[in-house]
This record gives sequence, C-alpha cells and structure tokens, in this order.
Amino acid sequence: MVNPEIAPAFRCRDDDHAACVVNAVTTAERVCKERGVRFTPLRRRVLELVWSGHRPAKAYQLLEQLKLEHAGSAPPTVYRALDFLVDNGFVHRLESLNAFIGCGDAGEKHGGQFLICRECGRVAELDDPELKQLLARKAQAVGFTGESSTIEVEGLCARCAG
Amino acid sequence: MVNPEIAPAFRCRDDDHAACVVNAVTTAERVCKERGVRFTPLRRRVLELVWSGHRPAKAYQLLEQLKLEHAGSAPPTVYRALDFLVDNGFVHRLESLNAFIGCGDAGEKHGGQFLICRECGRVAELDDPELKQLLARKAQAVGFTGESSTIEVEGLCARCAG
DNA sequence: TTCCTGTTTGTTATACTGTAACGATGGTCA
DNA sequence: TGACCATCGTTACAGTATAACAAACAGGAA
Repeated sequence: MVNPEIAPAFRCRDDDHAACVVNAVTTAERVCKERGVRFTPLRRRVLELVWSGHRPAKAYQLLEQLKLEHAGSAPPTVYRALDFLVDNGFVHRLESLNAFIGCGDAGEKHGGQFLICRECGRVAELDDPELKQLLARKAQAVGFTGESSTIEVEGLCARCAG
Repeated sequence: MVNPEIAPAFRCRDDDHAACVVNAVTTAERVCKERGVRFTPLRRRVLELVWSGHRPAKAYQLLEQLKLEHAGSAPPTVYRALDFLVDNGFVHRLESLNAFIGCGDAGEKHGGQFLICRECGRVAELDDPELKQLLARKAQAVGFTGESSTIEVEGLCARCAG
C-alpha cells in the first residue's frame, strides 16, 4: 500500500498534543452533562493524566501523579475514576498491558481495535465495523454469540518502521 | 445460520474429556522431543492441570494444586512452567482474564481468537486466517505493521444460549 | 568415570495490580 | 431542614507476577 494515511495517534506531534487533551476533556464534559452524570474535578484530572500522551497510562503511575497533587490519594481513588471513565467510554483499558488509553471518539462505550507500537509505545485506535462483523460471523459459525471483544495488536507504527 | 458446527471446547462432555488431556500431553511430548527441549515432570503436570477442563486456569489455582503434590511449590514454580508452555505453543494466555488455556492445536507458537462463554466459562479457540488477514490489512491501512495480536471475545456459547 | 556446563527447580523476598469495607463528605431534592 | 444517594477518604488486604540467588540435575567432554 502506497502512502497509507497514518493514524492520528502516530502522527500527533508533542507540541500540538495539548489540543488532544482539551478536546477529550471538552467532549467528556459535554457528554456527562447530556447523561446527567458528574464530571468531578478528580475524574477530569484523571482523564487529563490519561491523555497526557498517546501512550498507555498505568494505574499506579496515575496514582503517583495524583499523590503529588493530593496527599490522600490511594489506589481506590484512581481505580474508581478509571472505572467511571471506562464505563462512560472516555477511556479504554488495554488488557494486554494492564493499562489505560484515552478514547479517540468518546461517547457510547464501545470496543475497538488497538494498535500498539512496540518501539515508541504509542497506541492508535481503530473502530472498524468490517472487522467486528467478520469476527462476529466467524464466532457465530461455531455457535458462539459474541457480545464484547478485546482486539489488541502489537507491532510497529509507520514512523518507527522508518 | 442453521445448524452451525459447535466448537469442540463447547461440545466436549466431561466424561470423555480425558481424551483431550491425553492428546495434549502426547502432542507436547512429541513436539518437545522434536525440538530438543525438555518436557519435565513439572511441565507435564502443569500442562495436565491447565487441561483439566476447557475452562481457563488461573496461575494461583494451579499453584494450590501443585502445593498439594509438592510442598516446595511457589509462584515461580508455576509461572516458569507456564512460560515454557506458552513459549512452545502448548498453552495460551488469556489477557482479559489473567488466565491460561490449553492450545487446541499445539505446535508453533501462534495467536488465535478466543471465544469465552460468560455463562459456563468455557473457552474455544479459533485460528482463522481470514480474520488475521483482515486485521493486518486494516492496520496496514493506517501505516501499522502488526506482529502479534490478542483477540478475545466474550459472549454466549450455543449450549448456554439454549 | 569424572568433571564441566548450562538448564531447571527451590526458596525467599518483593513489586505490581486491583478490590472490599466502612466512614466522611457533599450535592440534590422533597 | 432533613433524608438520600453518589462520591471520595482511608485502611486493609487479595490477587498477579518477577527478581535474585542457591541447589539440584541432565548431558556431553575429557
């Protein structure tokens, strides 16, 4: 394939990454208002921290950061916030890394397919209906009805492949 | 789809499951011999325990069992055996469950797609080239070269769907 | 055989990941 | 105001996994 379009997460330069964070927080704020759920300062802060890069964030790294800002932070502090953000589709959990990544198009909770660069650590998200359909069809072919799926691919992003 | 062929793991009745275990152990024995790697009693035993059902085995459950048979067992005992079995393609790790499942067609280490029934807990394995290709193609379309993938689907098997 | 070497296992300790349980706080609404 | 429910603080602990080093052991070389 010639000149493939590079996924945003792999294109994003650090110097304009602030826009990604603002966008994520603004969207979350709007969606929470629509749903009548509370986007508390803690939840907002954890979302910002998760979005501090296009790299997965580990729960205990987030906790270290929170502790700097508020001494009373403990594991439940960060896990509860992450649960909320995952349930509301603002953040995804990466099972193969025990880590969390901001959702590219927040809104309804949804699966997705994650491309994890083993070199730079960045993660891009696909949400491809064709893939979902094919997987559902293949499962159905052996009598299995899929309800939710985890799809994570490790490999090399275009930039790191050089 | 009418009369889908049910995956072996979902079909297998407990009373003829012994055959699955024997088959897995025999295959592993042969493959290890071919490769010149050692299929020690400990590794054999852990493989048997992993295969004790078509349900995922947790590392610390395996450890409990091992402790009954040999008091000196400790976490590294089971994790090292599991590492060996995974590296050699006899066992898969299920990332979304932190658990391990026997490989249906042992041999080369390979990915696969796992169908996890949320009702009975059984897990079936697909190894569908079409799926792999489509995923590789979709990743490549955004400039990403996939090397290994984790695909796990939670849902209902035919039997549990009734 | 005996020694050497590399692999496997034993052992202790510890790091990392996640949750239970209960009380305190604070927002919302009758 | 008071009652209720969600959120957060706090302590404790459960569950998952690895580091590091010593002991045992298999297999080949001398």
